[in-house]
Amino acid sequence: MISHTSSSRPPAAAPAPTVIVVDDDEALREALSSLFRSVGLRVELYGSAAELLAAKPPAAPRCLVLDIRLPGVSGLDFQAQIAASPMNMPIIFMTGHGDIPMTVRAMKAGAVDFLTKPFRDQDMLDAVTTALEHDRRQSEANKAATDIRDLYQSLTAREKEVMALVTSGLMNKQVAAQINLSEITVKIHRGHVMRKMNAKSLADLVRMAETLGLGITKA
Amino acid sequence: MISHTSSSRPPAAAPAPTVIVVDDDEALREALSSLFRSVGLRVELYGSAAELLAAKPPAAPRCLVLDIRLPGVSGLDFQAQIAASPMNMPIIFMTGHGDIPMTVRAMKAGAVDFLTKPFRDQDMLDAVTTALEHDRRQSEANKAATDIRDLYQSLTAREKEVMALVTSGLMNKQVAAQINLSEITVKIHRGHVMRKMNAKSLADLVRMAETLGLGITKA
DNA sequence: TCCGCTTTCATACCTTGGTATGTATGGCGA
DNA sequence: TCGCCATACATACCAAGGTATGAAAGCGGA
Repeated sequence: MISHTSSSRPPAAAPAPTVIVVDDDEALREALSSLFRSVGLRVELYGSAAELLAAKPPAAPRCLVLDIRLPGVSGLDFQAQIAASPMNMPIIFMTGHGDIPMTVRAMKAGAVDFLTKPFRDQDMLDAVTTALEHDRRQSEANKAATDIRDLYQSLTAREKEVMALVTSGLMNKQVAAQINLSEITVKIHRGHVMRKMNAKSLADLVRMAETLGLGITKA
Repeated sequence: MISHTSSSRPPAAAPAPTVIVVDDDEALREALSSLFRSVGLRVELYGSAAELLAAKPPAAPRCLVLDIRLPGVSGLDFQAQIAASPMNMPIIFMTGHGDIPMTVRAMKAGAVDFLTKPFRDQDMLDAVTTALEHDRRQSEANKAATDIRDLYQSLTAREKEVMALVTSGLMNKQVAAQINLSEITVKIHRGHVMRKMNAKSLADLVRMAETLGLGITKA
C-alpha cells in the first residue's frame, strides 16, 4: 500500500546536483545549460548577481559558474558575498579579458577554477564535477557539525562547563575541585551531558568536543 | 660554566625565517636578497632548481620564491617535486610572461601567490610574510603529528589493535570479546598503550587516535 | 641454550565512573 | 501562588577501570 507517511524520509538519497549559472549573455547561458543538462545535472540560470541573491538556493551538491565581469557587482566582490552568506558554495569563474592578478585574487579567495573564454566543454565539466564533489563533502561536514552544535546548545551553562573539563581529560573529582562542586554533582551533570549529547561513550564525547572546538579557548 | 651539553636544546626558540630564491637572473636574485635582508629575513640564493634540490633545506619557517620559467625544469613540475618531497614548503611564483591557465594550475597546486613582473616590493614582502606564517603553522602541526606517529610505532601489533578499539568507545569487556581475549589481558594492553603513548587520560588517547586517523579504516 | 620480548591469563585489591533515590534551594513564568 | 527547571548534595550500590603479583608459553637473537 502507498501509505503516504508524511514524516521525513531519511533516505532522501540523491538530491540532484545543481549548477547555477550567472551570466548576462543569454546565448552563453543557454549553451551552458544545454551542456550541463546533457550530463544529467540540474541547472539554474540567472542574468545577474542580484537575481541569484533574491532566489532560494538549491540544496546540497551545487556550485556556481559565473563571469568575473557581471552587470552591477564585481565578480570578486560577489564571491566574497557568497562566501559570507549561508549559501556558500564553490565558484568557477569564466573570463574573456581577465588578468593574472585578478585570477590570483579569485583563487586565493577559494575559487575552484578560473576558465578563459573560449574554453573546452570538457574543461568546464571537469571543473563542475570537482566543485560539486567539494560541495557535497562540505555540506556533509557542515551538517554533522551543526547537529552537534544544536545538541551542545541544549546543555545548561553548568553542563557545558563540565563537558569542557571532562573532555579535557580531568577526573570527576578534579572537575569538582576546579569549579567548587562535590564529586557526586559532577557525576550527575556528566550523566546529563552524555544523554543530551547523545554520546555513547566518553570517546564519542571527546570527538564532539573536538568538533565544537572546546579546549582551544586559551587564546 | 659553559658545559657544552651536546644533547638537543629544546628552547631553540626562534629559528630565523628563511626565504629561498631560485632564479637564473643574478641581478634579480641580488635585488630580492637585498629586499628580504632589509626586513631581517635570512636568504638563500640558487640559480636553478637542481642546485636547490642538492642543498640541505633550512629549518622551520621558510618559503620559496621562484620564476615559473626556470632553466631545466618547468616551474609547475618543480612545484610538484617540492610538494612531494620532505622539504615541502610554500611557494611564491614570479612570472614575466605567464598566462591565466598556468596561474590557475599553480594556485590549484597550492602556490601561495603568483606575482607578475614587475611587482612592487611591498607585494612581494606581503606574500613572503604570508607564506612564512603558513610554513610555521604547517611545520608545527607536522611535528606534533610526527611525534605521535613515532610513539604509535613503538606499540606492538596487539597494543595497536586494542588502542583502536578502546578509542572507538568500546568497554574493556567488549574489546575482549571482539578480539577473543580475557578482559584482564585487555586491561594490561590498555595500560601499556597509555604509558607508551604518554597519554595522561583517555581523552588524550582519543585525540591522538584522531590525529593518527584510526577508525577511519572502513574504506 | 639462555635471555628478553610478546602474549596470555588468574587472583586480589583499590579507584573511578555511573545511576537511583531522596532532599533542598532559588529563579522564572503561567 | 504553583509548577518547572537548574542547581547542588548525600547515601548507597554496582559496574568498569587500573595496577600489582605471579605464572606460563612461544619466538627470535646473542
